[in-house]
Parts: sequence; C-alpha cells; structure tokens
Amino acid sequence: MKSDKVSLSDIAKAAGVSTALVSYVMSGKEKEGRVGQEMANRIREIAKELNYQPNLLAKSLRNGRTNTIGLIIADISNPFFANIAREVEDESRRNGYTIIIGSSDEDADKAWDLMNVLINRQVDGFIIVSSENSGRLVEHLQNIRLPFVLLDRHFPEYNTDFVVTNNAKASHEAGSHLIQNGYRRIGFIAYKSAMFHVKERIRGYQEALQEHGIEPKATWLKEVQFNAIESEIRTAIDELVQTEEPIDAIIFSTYGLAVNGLKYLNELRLRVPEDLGVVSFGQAEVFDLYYCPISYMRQPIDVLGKKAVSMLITRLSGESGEAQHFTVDAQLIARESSRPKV
Amino acid sequence: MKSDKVSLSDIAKAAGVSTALVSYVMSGKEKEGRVGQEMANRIREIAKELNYQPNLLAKSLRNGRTNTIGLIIADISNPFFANIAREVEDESRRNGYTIIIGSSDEDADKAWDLMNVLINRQVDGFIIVSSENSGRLVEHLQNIRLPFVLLDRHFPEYNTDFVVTNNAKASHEAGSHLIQNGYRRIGFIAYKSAMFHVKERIRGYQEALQEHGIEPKATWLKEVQFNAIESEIRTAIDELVQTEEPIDAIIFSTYGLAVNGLKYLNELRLRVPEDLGVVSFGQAEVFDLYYCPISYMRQPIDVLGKKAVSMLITRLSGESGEAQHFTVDAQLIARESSRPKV
DNA sequence: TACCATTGCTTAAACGTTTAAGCAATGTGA
DNA sequence: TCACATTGCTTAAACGTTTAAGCAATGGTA
Repeated sequence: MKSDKVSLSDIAKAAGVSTALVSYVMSGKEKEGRVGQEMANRIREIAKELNYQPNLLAKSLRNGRTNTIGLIIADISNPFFANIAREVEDESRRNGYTIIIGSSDEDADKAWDLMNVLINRQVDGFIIVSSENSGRLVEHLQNIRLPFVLLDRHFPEYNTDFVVTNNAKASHEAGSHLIQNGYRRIGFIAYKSAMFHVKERIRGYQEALQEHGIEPKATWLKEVQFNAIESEIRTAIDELVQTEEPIDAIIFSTYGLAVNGLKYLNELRLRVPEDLGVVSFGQAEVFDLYYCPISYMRQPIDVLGKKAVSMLITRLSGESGEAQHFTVDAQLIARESSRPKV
Repeated sequence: MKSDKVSLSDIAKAAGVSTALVSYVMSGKEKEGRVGQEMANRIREIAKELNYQPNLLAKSLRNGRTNTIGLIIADISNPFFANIAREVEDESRRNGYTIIIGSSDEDADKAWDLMNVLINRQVDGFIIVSSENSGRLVEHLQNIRLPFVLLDRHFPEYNTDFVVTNNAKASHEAGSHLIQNGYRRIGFIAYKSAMFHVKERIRGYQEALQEHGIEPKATWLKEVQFNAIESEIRTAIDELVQTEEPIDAIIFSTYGLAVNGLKYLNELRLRVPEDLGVVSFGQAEVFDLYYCPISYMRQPIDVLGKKAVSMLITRLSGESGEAQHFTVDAQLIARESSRPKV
C-alpha cells in the first residue's frame, strides 16, 4: 500500500505523458485540455491503480482557493450553537468545503484573533455568529473583500449578507402566547447587550404586551451579564419575584439564561407553571429534563445552517450583487410550562 | 490598507535583497542563515510596515507540515463531546495548531470518509473519539504512519496512544456509592456496543455489586441501540421497573441515555430518588435542570482534552517511542438523586 | 493545392515558501 | 604570507499543482 506520495508526475511517468495532460484529466478538463478519449481513460486507470490523491495544498496555492470556510461561533458550549455548527459543517462538507471552527466565547478580541488566524489559513470565506463589538471585524472583512455571511445575529448598521431568525416576531409570539393563556405580569430576562438581536427580542416582547393592553413595566425587564450569569440571574429573578406584585410568567431570551434560571427556580421551590409560566428561546431536547416540559421558540437550526452555507457559497462562486438577507420564523412549541392558567 | 498579497519577494524587493534572506529572518533562522544584525532588523522593519503575513499554504507545501490536527468526534451533538472538542481546539490553538473537526455520528463509514477528507487536507495528525468498528481506521492510520491519539475511547487490541477515563473504576464507584446509600437492586443502562469503554463500565458496575455481596442479575443490565434510543430506552426502563422485584436505582452509562431516561421517568411519574436512585455518566450542567440534582461521574474534560493534544504534539515533533497511555479518574459528584435511602 | 481549423500532446511559468550550495570579502592563526 | 574559517549574502531547486502558449499532425474546405 503506497502512502500519500503519489503525485501527478508519478502518473505522468507511468503513462509516459506530461503532467499537464494528467492534470487536465484529473480535474475533469479533458475537453478544454483536448485530451484524447483513449489517453484519458488510460490516465484514469493508472491514477486509480496508484490510488492518486491530489495534494490540496498545491492546488490551493496554485489557484488561490482552499475550499475552506471559517466558522466563528459566539459560544460553542451552547448547544444551540453547537448544533448550528454541526449543521454548517455537514452542509459544507456536502458541497466540498471543509470548515474550521473557532469559538469566540462572546469575546470581541478573541473573535478578532480567530479571524486573523483563519485568514492566515486562507479560508475562502467566513460564516460568523458574531459577538458583541464585532463591528471592527465586519469592517475589516469588507475592506479586504473576503466574503462572509452573518448567522443568527447581524448588524443593521452594516450592509452585509445575513441569515437570521425573526427575533422580534418570535418574542412577540412568546409574549402573546403567555397572555392568551392568562398570564399578565410577564418578565423578560436577556443578556445585557447592545446587539441587535437582543434588542429585537425585547422589542417584540414589549410590543406584544402593549398590543394586549398591558404596559410592560421597566422592572419586568432584566439584563444580566454573560460573564456573571450565575450570580446576576439570581438577583434578577429575586427582583422579579420578591415584590408586592410579582410576575406570573417569564421569558428567557436564551438557552443559557433558561438553564440557569430554571435551576434557580428549583432552588426557590417555585413551581412551573403554577407559580410562574415559562417560555424560552434556545435549544430544545434538554428542556425536557425539567419536571414540566418547557415551551420554547424553536428556531429552525437546519434551515439557518444550510441557508448560510449556500449563501456563502454563491458568493464564493463570484456572485457580487446586493447584500442577501434571509429571515426565518421561529415556531412556538407550546408545552406544559405555559399552559393556560386556571 | 494592503490586503493579504504581501509576499517574501515584496519584502525582498523593498529591501533590495534576495527572498532567501527574508525567509531566514522571518522564520527566525537568522543564525543559521548567517544574516547580519543590521540587515535582519531592516527586514523586520519592512515586513512590519508592509504587514507581511506568511502564506501558510506555501509553507506547508514546502515543508510538508500543515500545523493542522484532524479531530474526529463520535457525536458532536453530545455536550460532553462538544466540550471536549472545545478544549482540544483551545489547547491546539495555544500551541499553534489549527484543528478541523468532523462528527462521525457514531457511524464507522462516516468516520472513515471523514478521515480520508482530513488526510487529503494533509492534517499532521489525528485526535479521535472513535465510534464502533473503527478498527479499520486505526489500522489504516498506523499503516500510513500518520500519528494519532485516541481520546475517551480506545481499543485494547491495538497498540496505540490513548487518553481515557478509568471507566471500570468510575462505574465501580457509582455502584458502590449507591449501595452504600442503601440501594440494592441497581439497574444499568448502556448503549448496545462492543466497544471497550462500554464493557468496562458494565464490568465495574457488576464487580461493585458482587463485592458488596449482591449478585447482579442479567435482567438489570439493559443495552439500547444508539439509533433507536427513544423507543428502546422506554422498553428498557419498563422492563426494569415493571416486575415483581423492580430495581431501586439506575446507572446511566451516558449523557444521552440519561436525558432520555430521565424524561421517561418523568412521564412514568416515578420520583427520583424516592422511587429510583440515579447516577449518571456524562455532562453536568444540564442535569441541574432536573427537579432533583442528578449525581454523576465527572470526567475531567479539560485534562482529557489537554493531555490528548500534548500527547499528539510530542508525537508530531518526532517522538517515536512506546505507545503512550494516560488514564484519568472520574470523580463522583454525589447529589440528591442518590441520597441515602430512608 | 493551399490554407485554416481541429486534435493531441508538451513546455514552462507560476503560486510563495525553504534551504542546500556557492561565492566573495574579510578575519585569523601559524 | 598562505591557508583556511567565518560572515553576509545570492542562486536555484523543490514542494505539487494549473494553464497559457506552442507545436506537429491530421482533416476539411475552397
């Protein structure tokens, strides 16, 4: 068993022809290389015999594309993102691309460094689930004209391709659902962030209340720091609950918030949904572990992932038109945690 | 702002010297290249000015190493593995390596294909969380002398580097712990698998019972198919519980089994730990969502990941001695789900 | 018959590095 | 003073591809 060492010139030698000819055949360009039928077959034969595997490095060096996509994820330990990553990876592979993942851990500097490492690795383009303050990153990529698609989170102030969920609408739906089921004083817990998707979720929630004639109190909205989630979510929930007019339902804007929040509700011995109705964003399967299945806004991970890949790939193949936007709706999965109040 | 286009020869031109000289300086070989101090500084200066970024492809093509590691994970949607992946990625990056991940989804064929894609990408080595029937893969890598480290799961019949948890011991501890807390009829649910780590976990469990004078009944051991987990786990639990001598505790050998199993226990309205004590393997955070915090065998993900990387990297730097083995102990995190029986 | 197009192939440069080998100038020791 | 070592640089080949350009033989058309 020969190892990886078989090159074009080995085949060429074996066939008694030039490497050019072999290259034309191996890259399916026998037409434009004007290679004879017979010879083409012979070369293919020999290549198979020698188990030829093209050297991708050489290919890339020569033609300037690596067929590699850089995927920068805000937080890979979040299963929602992990599953997005997986979807992106699968879909890319299906299209002949390899992806290199990096997690920025919601840190702009780390994202920046990651981007540079990946640029150095000559990725052809990026798919980015951006973190706070990633404007610089977006600008830089635009400057050097490296194609990229923003996934799940985008910046309205930049004109970029993106694939996102309609967050305002999702939040709106979550809120309306709770109201329809009899909840009135609905809290909302989000990460403290200036990012658009966060603001949108808050907006949707507030609008839903207003449309149903409920004035969303400022104290119902809690913003907790990503880095101090464990402590701050306790304070947040305490403040929502320990007041003369405690909330009767809560919307978690994120998987991580929900996990930590629900945990704390357990500690407080607050019952869902009797004491507190719950709807969450984020990833599903795990919410089933709660004694009471958690209602959530299901984001179509597969659609998001696949669309981002296909959008990027059309860019990579030279498309240079208008920025592409793709917005998909989340779907309310209503379960026990938000069942009608009795 | 110039883009990526600056090459050695641009610097060489600017400095009026040969590319060789620049190369020596840029790769820190001014000593062996016998480059003059003054010239070296001038070159560095110019390089910085032009914002030179070496072309990694060219480098790799020339010297045959890509500084890339292929990471093949059995199931990336499992948070335990996702976190391992993350650890591996971080540690690799810290050492100047980039990793390319692929999930084999516990499928030997997919793992094989992945391996080939990654070999084509000229990874310098592999870290592999292997799936069933990956013997062929191991053999092939040994044949072509591509370094690799098996992580979390290994094959005793092959002489390879590996980094694993002491599964028998962990299982033994889980069993003993339950027994000490008064449980007597302890079930064990594992994936149906011929893999060593699965067998080891079963062995540890059985030995623990025996050492405490309990004969582990064959009916207490349930093996469910990875692909049919949702249905088979129900049958398994039904059979464990609906008998004249139902079990009073259960060990889940895996994160996925635990999630699905606990879910079903909820449906059955079985109370943990009153009706059924529980200890699980797998990832932690999420078990907190259960109304009753789940005891688990904590595997030191960071240690596993870091050790695998360092083991591989020493191989990559030419070490060719004996196969390295590293075994780490899991730690019992005892919580409510296995509290002493009253 | 002369001309041109087509077919089947080869040559060679290029992508951006690394590095062995070589060359000239200077320094050193006997 | 000669021989040789050291210093500071250049040349050029190599890694494995791709592809424009060129060349010779054949076929078709006028």
